Amino acid sequence: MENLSPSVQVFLELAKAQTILTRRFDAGLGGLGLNEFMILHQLHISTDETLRRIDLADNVGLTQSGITRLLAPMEKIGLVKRKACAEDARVSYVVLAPGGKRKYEEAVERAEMICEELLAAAHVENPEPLRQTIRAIGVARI
Amino acid sequence: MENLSPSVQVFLELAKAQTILTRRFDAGLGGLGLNEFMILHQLHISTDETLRRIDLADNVGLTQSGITRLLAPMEKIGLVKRKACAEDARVSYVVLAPGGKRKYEEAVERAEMICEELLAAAHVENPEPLRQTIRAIGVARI
DNA sequence: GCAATATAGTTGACTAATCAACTAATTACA
DNA sequence: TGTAATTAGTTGATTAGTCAACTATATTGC
Repeated sequence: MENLSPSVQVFLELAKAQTILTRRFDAGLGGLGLNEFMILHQLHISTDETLRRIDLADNVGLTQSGITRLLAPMEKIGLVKRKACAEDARVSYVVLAPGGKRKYEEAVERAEMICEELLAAAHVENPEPLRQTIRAIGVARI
Repeated sequence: MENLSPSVQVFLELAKAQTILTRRFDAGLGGLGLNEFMILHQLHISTDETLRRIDLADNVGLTQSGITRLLAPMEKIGLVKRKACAEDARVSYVVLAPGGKRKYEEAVERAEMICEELLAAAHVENPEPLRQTIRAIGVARI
């Protein structure tokens, strides 16, 4: 990759890696897409396993409309439920449903295996510094 | 993100960052998508600015059919051309067209700015170690 | 020299996700 | 208090990209 600054190169590498990883996860998570998994995870770690749609969007990095569209089928097959907000009628909460909890726990096992395997293959012994840097990039909206 | 190993967390952060970055690039590259930019870049750095479709797929991390579909409109608007291969009739080369070269050079400028800005906001002073690690992940197919 | 296998590429059917425009509810402030 | 601005969420139209199945050419091994 000549003629291109390391700054750009790092993002091209990132894009490539992510394209591959998304396919890998989509195929290996037992019928759950990577973004669906992230949604279930965000709900799992939330108090009351409940989140506003906009916070979900924010936490997984998708747009609000992406969230609406992703949640529709998940609601239909019983992974999440919808709950009204008493204080603010604009808000509709997303709640982790029992089916979603089960599916999440299954998927976590598979995800752990996939990730260990990938990091081992890439010879990454300690993922923590990598995580911190990528987190900083994901958080820094411009 | 409790209850989840750092190995999985790093990939979730990666997915989130990439979702955001893709939107940022798609919006800031002057009508060129991030994957289209990557294709032009791969052609730019190749000998004779020519690549087989399958090598392009490999280099940018997409599937062969994804490449076919991405190239179709790029061919139509004159960013790339198609060239037959004399030695192997199965192969059809992709060649960087003059229009693609121009567009690429424009896009590089914008990409440099976006990337510098993002890395600065994330307080990444030296992207090289990050690049190496991510490259390793992108290369390590399993 | 020819059947079996592998490789390059395309296509049909589908899913995921975007943007822009919209509704409806809430908040801010003159 | 009433109007303007903001916020939460959805929808129509569109694009990007997947997988599985297919065609056509090339390679391998008996």
